Amino acid sequence: MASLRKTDTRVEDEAHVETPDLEEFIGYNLKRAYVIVQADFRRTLGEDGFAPRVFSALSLVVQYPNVTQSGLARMLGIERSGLVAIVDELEGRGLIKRTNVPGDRRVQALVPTGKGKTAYAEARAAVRAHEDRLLSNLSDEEKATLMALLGKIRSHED
Amino acid sequence: MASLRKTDTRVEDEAHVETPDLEEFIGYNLKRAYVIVQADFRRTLGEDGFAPRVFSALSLVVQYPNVTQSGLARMLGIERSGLVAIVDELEGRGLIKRTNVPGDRRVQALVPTGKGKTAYAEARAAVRAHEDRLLSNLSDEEKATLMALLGKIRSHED
DNA sequence: CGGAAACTGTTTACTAGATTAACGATATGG
DNA sequence: CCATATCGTTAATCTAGTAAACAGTTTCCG
Repeated sequence: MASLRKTDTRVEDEAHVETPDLEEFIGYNLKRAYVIVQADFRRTLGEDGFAPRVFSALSLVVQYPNVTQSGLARMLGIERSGLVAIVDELEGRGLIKRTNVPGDRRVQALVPTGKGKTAYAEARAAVRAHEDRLLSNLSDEEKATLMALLGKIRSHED
Repeated sequence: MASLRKTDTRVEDEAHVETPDLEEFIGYNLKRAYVIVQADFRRTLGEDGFAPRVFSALSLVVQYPNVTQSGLARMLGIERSGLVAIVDELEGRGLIKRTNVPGDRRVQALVPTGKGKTAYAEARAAVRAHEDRLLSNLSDEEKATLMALLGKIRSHED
């Protein structure tokens, strides 16, 4: 450790050395980018708009009506215990409802209400506007490339 | 709103319609990708390894010795109140120390200890190994492209 | 059959990360 | 000099998420 020290003490006060390591890590850049997008999402959808995860849940219920809570949790990559509050909120707002399934008395199938479908269509438009505006400095091709690369990372899901 | 309805009711029970909307949103993909990378980071660095944000803070202190707590918070994009716990942890582990600055008695300049520099070098190697392994299905060029695209999103910082 | 194992939705307790507001100490700029 | 701003810190609060346990139900299979 404290071997022949040469003139290394000099280095200690050089303000900063070479390129910042941190910026070279994908994880760090991913997080910083995500924080920006997420903040803009919330800002755009406003005070009592959907939180990102609630929007995601509603989206999946609209697209996969009769999805099970467990199934939905699996799709979202969260625990089913964590989904309860989200479903509660959506049902409380009258946008989806829990319905029991004839064959299996354990499960609650989730179905969007008419109001829910309408609300989703509006929210989806708002989210698209938010992304279009925020990412206007990316070309369509760049967006597609980004999606593809994120997809490669997501291939590690499960 | 409830104008001439045509045969639209038919559509309601089609199991699922077209491609899932959710997957088309950059924000959603960004989040899912980030969760994967973050989880692998923690798994790789182990039980009492650094949390991502602690690693980030240590990285910046090593690279910008004598950085101020406010300055560090600004670089990390978090509130300075939130940084206190991080700095406490790093100081508690003996990896950095708070030093007072001659000119200004308000500020605490952060300086890495020898132990801190060593620990950082090791952690950095571990993080690089984690990213190399997790992202081994991306070519170097793809990684560079991804960084550039994330950088475009990050251009909205501040 | 019948019992063990597995699954479903839920509650409760907990953790991590982060923000806001306030504070005392200190600096700085009219 | 005094008003204003800045620094690190604490305390209260919020959100997102996990883990463990549970009662009810279903499935598996010997």
